[in-house]
Amino acid sequence: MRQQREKKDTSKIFKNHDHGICFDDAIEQIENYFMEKNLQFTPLRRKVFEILIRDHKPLGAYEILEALSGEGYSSSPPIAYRVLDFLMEHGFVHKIQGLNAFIACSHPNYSHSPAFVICRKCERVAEIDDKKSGINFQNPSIDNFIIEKTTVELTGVCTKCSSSAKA
Amino acid sequence: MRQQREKKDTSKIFKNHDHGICFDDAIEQIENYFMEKNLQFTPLRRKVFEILIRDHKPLGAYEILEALSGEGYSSSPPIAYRVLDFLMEHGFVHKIQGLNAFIACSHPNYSHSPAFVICRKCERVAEIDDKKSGINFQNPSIDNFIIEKTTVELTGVCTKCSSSAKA
DNA sequence: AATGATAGTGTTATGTTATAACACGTTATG
DNA sequence: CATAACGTGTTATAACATAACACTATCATT
Repeated sequence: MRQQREKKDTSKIFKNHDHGICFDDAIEQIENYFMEKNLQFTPLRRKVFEILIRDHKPLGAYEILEALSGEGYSSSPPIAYRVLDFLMEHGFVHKIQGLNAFIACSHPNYSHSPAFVICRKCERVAEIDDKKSGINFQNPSIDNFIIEKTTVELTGVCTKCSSSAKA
Repeated sequence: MRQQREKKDTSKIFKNHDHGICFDDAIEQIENYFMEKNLQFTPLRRKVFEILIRDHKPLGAYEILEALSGEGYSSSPPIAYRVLDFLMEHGFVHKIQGLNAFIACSHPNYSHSPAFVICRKCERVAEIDDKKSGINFQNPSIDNFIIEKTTVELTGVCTKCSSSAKA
């Protein structure tokens, strides 16, 4: 699992983009956020975020750990989990529950209710905003309940994968 | 975790009901379904479903396993996982990803896109239908993607818990 | 009845994901 | 300089899940 490389695609959800700009923007945003909030963007935290934003796909904690140990960091599980928890708290990383994996946030500035579209074949994941997902929790008809966190994951097959194969 | 017992409640989502009738109905529905589809509703499958519908709350696989071994069944993990997979395939059990737990389906007859409201304090879970959740995947604005499965979990605090305590 | 296919359960072992608990150094603060 | 808070390192273990194979019962076909 998690074996395939990212491919070019013309669909709307898994869109092409200049990943260099994407990467730089993301780093800048997180740096600014940490600065403003007086949080430490330590080398380890930066490295974890870079690994995630670089790959631009969900990575398991142990995959991140492996990448970290390749960079001279400890490969003990808590190292990764602690940083991931921290980055998640601040909205820069999301967990994809259906994959037990973590992904850098694509919309750190808005959308505190991320939704994910997950192709089960190529395992690419796209983060979409509330409107696209057809979800509206803003004026919820769910009474008597305080929603703190939403998990929305749409699993299926992307155009690319459904056109290229049968099963 | 998973320590609290179910309590009475007047909220709309976690509603009171006659659990005896609920239980009997659910068993009857699953029996009918299995009959129609020519599937075996074996003692083990029945027992697993009964455990889940009886508790009416999410149970971890190992909790189910424990209950099974108390009934004379093997307590090897595959015993539970296989039956759970089977019941999930047929829509009588859902997995709550955020809890690594399983729950009997409350709407076996419709709603192939279940959504769950999860109180993080009492760990009660309510299965709601698409309309209540504010979700509409029926005419999805997600182009170029074939949705096969949706995971929607709304975590927060129920009225009961938010009124009874501070944190 | 013998044959072989399928399905259900049991068993052993192992893989994968996640956390608890404690140690140590650095930095910020009184 | 005491001490509190924070970040990282370490060890051990908990919690969740699956692979692979064995055994039995059922059932269709010969």
